[in-house]
Amino acid sequence: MVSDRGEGSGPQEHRLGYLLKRAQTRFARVSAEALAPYGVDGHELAILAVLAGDETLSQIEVAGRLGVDRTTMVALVDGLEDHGLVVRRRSPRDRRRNLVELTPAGRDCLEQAERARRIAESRFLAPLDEQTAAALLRALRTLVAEETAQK
Amino acid sequence: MVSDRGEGSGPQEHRLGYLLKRAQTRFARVSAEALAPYGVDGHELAILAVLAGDETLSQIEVAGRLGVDRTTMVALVDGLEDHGLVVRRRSPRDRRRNLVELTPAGRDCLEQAERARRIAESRFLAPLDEQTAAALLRALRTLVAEETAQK
DNA sequence: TATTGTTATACTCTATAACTATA
DNA sequence: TATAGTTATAGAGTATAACAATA
Repeated sequence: MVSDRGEGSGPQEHRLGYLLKRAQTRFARVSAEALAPYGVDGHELAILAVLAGDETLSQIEVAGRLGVDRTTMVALVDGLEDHGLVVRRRSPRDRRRNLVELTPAGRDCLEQAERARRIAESRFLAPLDEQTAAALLRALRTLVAEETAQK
Repeated sequence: MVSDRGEGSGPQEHRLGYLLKRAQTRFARVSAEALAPYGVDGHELAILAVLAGDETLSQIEVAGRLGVDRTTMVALVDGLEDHGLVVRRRSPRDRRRNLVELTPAGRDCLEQAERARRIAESRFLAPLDEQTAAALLRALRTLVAEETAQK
């Protein structure tokens, strides 16, 4: 595991892998705490956000937009449906497809949880000044975009 | 999972959690590929690097410096020992402690793998100009330091 | 034949508890 | 009583293959 330590800065802080892992782990915890009151985690919230768009999407379309595969999608939608945040409906035009739609409760949840997420994010980034935070996000976007570009 | 997608940029690229996860996952893959020829992974290489310092360290001391807990440490040292890169030796002064030391092979491996790691890191950061890459590392260091500061 | 949703399985990581030997 | 090392176990997360229904 990557435990917290009482010691000062470790000797690994020049390693990109170490820094990315730590930052990711820590933000995941902060984010989970912020979203817990709303009964969703980051993955589920991202799904709700995608579903809030104009088009009605099938499971595999949602999966595609989030970079999640369809087998993982099943359990995620199961959870959201169990909590009454989305409903599944067979597409009349292609009966292989499950259309996924937000319920009113899902829309409420999305609004509140999104606000919580934004607050958690700014709080996490608070130790950075505004330009630095923006530069961080821009740099990460560039690196992540590079990934898809190479495919 | 977080699969690669053929599509252009997804709708999630404004989310810090998404960006950190992606960046971390992608760098982990790049790093693993770069280190594979040397028979170590990132964790193991970090241990070798720590052991290259002046003091002779026990398992728990190594674990402390890397932010890994002692139960995880056992298997990591097992692996390194199996590959002949380190040796364990009981501390004569406190027979509870296992001192871990680099073998000559371990020192060789460290040198070569460290070089590969540095190259992989610069290659990963290549899409960023130098200042941006430096700013990214600085920002991550700040955020990660914040974590230990709060403990 | 290919695609969508689904299930099952396996494999990696990590977290926790408990045991031993030493102090 | 506490600490270092170890082992075992359980829980996430994820990757893969295979199946049924549909195209």
